[in-house]
Amino acid sequence: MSQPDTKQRILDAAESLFAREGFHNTSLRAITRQAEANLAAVNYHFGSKDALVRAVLERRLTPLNQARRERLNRLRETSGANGRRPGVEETLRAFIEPTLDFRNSDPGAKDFVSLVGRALGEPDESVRKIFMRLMEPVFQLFFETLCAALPQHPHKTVFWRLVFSLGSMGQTLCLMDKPLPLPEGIAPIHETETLLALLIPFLTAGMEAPCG
Amino acid sequence: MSQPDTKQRILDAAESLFAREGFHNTSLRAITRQAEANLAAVNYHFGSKDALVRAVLERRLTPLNQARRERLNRLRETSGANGRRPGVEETLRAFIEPTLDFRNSDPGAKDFVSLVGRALGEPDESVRKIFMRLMEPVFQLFFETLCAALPQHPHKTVFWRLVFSLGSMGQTLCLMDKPLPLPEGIAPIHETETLLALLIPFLTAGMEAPCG
DNA sequence: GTCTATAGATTGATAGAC
DNA sequence: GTCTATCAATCTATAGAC
Repeated sequence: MSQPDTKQRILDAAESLFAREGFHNTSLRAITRQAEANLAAVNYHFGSKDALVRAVLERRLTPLNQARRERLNRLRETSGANGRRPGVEETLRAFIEPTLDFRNSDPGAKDFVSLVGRALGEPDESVRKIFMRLMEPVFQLFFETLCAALPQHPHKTVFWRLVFSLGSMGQTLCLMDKPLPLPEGIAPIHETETLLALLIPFLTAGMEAPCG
Repeated sequence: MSQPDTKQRILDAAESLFAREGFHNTSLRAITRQAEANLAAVNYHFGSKDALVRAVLERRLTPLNQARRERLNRLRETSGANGRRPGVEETLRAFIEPTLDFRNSDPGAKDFVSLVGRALGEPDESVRKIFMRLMEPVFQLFFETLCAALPQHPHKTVFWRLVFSLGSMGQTLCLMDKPLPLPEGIAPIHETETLLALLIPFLTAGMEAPCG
């Protein structure tokens, strides 16, 4: 490495551009320009654009999902030991709050958060598959914990409400930094903490709603 | 018109391809191939690709939002006349159910529904602006009706819960036709009616949740 | 209105010098 | 590891014949 870590600079640049412009609308030239690296460096370090997308997602999602799994497992253990059930709100927090810790620990992670918001609805199948494969284990654990927290709800109901919740989170996180047509008297929110503080009661009530 | 309406065939093809592949990942060549029209026909009939995107969105969104506005206005009038407030659930229904009537009346509208799901988080600013401009009046009316239905909630809370709700709807509608990693024992849902029947109690409870 | 042909720009990827 | 130079494919858009 003659330069201070070209590979990292490319990952950072790709992350911020993918978040702002989308995967397909970001060219390798735009990435290497922002990273102050040579165009050929992407293919040297990653092999292809698809592999770069995968690397960008994996770099952050692997440790983030590890933190989520640990919190969910800890919650399940302490709940089981006490003979009580995990609560819906603490389960949601176990999934959502690691996003904040992680975001506050690394300045670049902010871009990543809005990037992930879009990955769920991503039209490109290969990108969505990379994302799904990385999310599946924690998603499964999240689902099981919610089922335990809501023993009176059919699993089918819990599952779809979980999908609705992920949809809310995703769109919200990816909408945060975009201009919204705010009604008069409504101030924009830029801090993820504030927004998630509003989101959690909303999702908790939705998850706990009686089944029709 | 020598052919049975080339312009319509292009709109239909663009709609279905935009929905499946995204705006940027769909080329004019792919559209004209599926529409069995000539490549140059797009620029002849619409002027540019951006104008085609606009036309695809406007064709369906204008009558759909008109139907939503009528239902919301009718709800507000009858509520006001009776001296009672509109309910949260009937307000949500007034926004969501026109999507179904509209979807059932036209086979192609199915594609459109998943297309709209993605438009909210669309990275391309010009596309998102076209969408926002078309949605703003009905969004404003929806917001006001929800504020009337929830007089004890701060407008700020209602606003963000509305954004969360739109996020849920959007992601759900655009995820419907995609393969999901379903846990064991969970069957996929392909009918929009069934999914929205699950969505409405979830959103109603979330909107009505007490403020923390 | 529909077609062919093509301009003009941009894309991801690679070969080969250093 | 980094660079220049370039290939081959793709894209949107347009000019001009019919």
